[in-house]
Amino acid sequence: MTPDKPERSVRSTSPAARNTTRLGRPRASGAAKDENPRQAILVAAAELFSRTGYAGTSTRAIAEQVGLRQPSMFHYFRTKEDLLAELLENLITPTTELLANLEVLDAAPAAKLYALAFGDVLNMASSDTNMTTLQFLNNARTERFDRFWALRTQLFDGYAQFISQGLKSAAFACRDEAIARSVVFGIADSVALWEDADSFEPQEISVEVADAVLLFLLADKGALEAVRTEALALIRAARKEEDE
Amino acid sequence: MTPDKPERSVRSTSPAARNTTRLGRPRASGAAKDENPRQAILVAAAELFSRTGYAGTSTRAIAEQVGLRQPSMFHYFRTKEDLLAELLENLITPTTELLANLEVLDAAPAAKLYALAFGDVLNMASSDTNMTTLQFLNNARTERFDRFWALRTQLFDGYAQFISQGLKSAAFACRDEAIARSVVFGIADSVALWEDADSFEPQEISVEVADAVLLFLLADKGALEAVRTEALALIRAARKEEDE
DNA sequence: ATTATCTATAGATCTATAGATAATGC
DNA sequence: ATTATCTATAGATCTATAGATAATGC
Repeated sequence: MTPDKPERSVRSTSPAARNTTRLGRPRASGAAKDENPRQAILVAAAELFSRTGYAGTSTRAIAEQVGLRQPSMFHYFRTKEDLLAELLENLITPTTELLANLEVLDAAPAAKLYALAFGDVLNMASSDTNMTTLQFLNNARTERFDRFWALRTQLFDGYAQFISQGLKSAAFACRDEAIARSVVFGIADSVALWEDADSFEPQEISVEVADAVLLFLLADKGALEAVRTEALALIRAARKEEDE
Repeated sequence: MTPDKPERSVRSTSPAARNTTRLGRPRASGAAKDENPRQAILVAAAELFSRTGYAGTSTRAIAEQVGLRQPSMFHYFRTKEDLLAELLENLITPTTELLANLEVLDAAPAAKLYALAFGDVLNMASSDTNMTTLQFLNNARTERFDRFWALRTQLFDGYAQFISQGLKSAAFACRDEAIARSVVFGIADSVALWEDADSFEPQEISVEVADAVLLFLLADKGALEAVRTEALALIRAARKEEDE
């Protein structure tokens, strides 16, 4: 079985087999690649990593999914590890930006926490790959991942800060703050474990999960609706902040 | 660098190098193995899989962790895939057994749901490895995993059943039952995403997470304490059921 | 000169099988 | 005869580099 070669007319072994329509550039005709091979590689890698795992995905599989030969991938990424690191950073960045915008807004901690959880979940649920669980691999512990882990810590600290403020103002109540932090962070990320996330609207999922976070913490559970309304307004405000 | 050979005196290349103290059996002196190599292999594999991923863990790494040479592992497991399948089944089985016991007990659905979530979390939090996220790999989609997936479906259906009963009796309230099911299942499994689970007592984690599940669903949030008390009694009853 | 691709390949794995060896239990 | 281990190895990968080739842009 001969491999499915992208055409590269000049080097073709049989000159008779040459394609008469000479292409301007020796570019493979991969479906997903189009104008930006680098981006296409990221997309393909995200999908393959999340389905088959990091070590279980070969650079060959990634390259060929975008219509390139295996070594050509290394023109865009120095190593396979670089690919994973960049994907993890891309996944978390929108949420850390949301956090930064929320921090400077003037609002109740409960609303800020709701907004953060909502945005976090929305970001994950809107992606059609599921990279979240890959961050726990030992593969993601080398120096190349320092930047990612710094972002991740920032995010955790953001959750912790809003929780702490809510406890101080007595809007929240819990038995043990340290555990509550992990419960909240865990619930927010739990969409990563859904097998049927595509069956629902990302917006709907985000509301439900953010509701769950707040119901866990609110001293007065009846305040949920008001908090949610305030939070969704905050999200819009944070988006505006971003545009400037 | 010569490999760290377990002694196997007779086949030793240099007879002069022979150990004078002949061992009764040609058994390697691996630390973890002791009396039950099969069990030791399972433990080692669970730890390595959860740290480095399935494809990222070699059969050599597993075998040598228990003091065996790589091919000796295949005396106990026909394939590497068999190892993963058995680990996943072992992880989920105690929880499906709890479910079966809860189903026949006479109690409020809220208490049964609490008990199920509590036991589920306790089971995961008590294990010192984290296999939960591995089930989502494509590796775990072959026929060998049918039994595991049947158990997993059983468990999801158990959660669904208790939720449905609670809604019928108006103990629970939610906007959309299908989403609520996934939220609940996700929260229960979310301990798999904790990076600092060892910092807390498994019992404490389980209470907090089961609380979060019930706070999400209860129509009257004030009923939580009573539900928790009833649930912990149920767990004891279910354990008794099991002993018979 | 730079960018994007390819073929070829070095060198390092990795899983599983074959077949030898030794101890144990009948 | 069965069980548990080993060494050796086949055959299939896998990542990354080297070096050729062609188009583009100065």
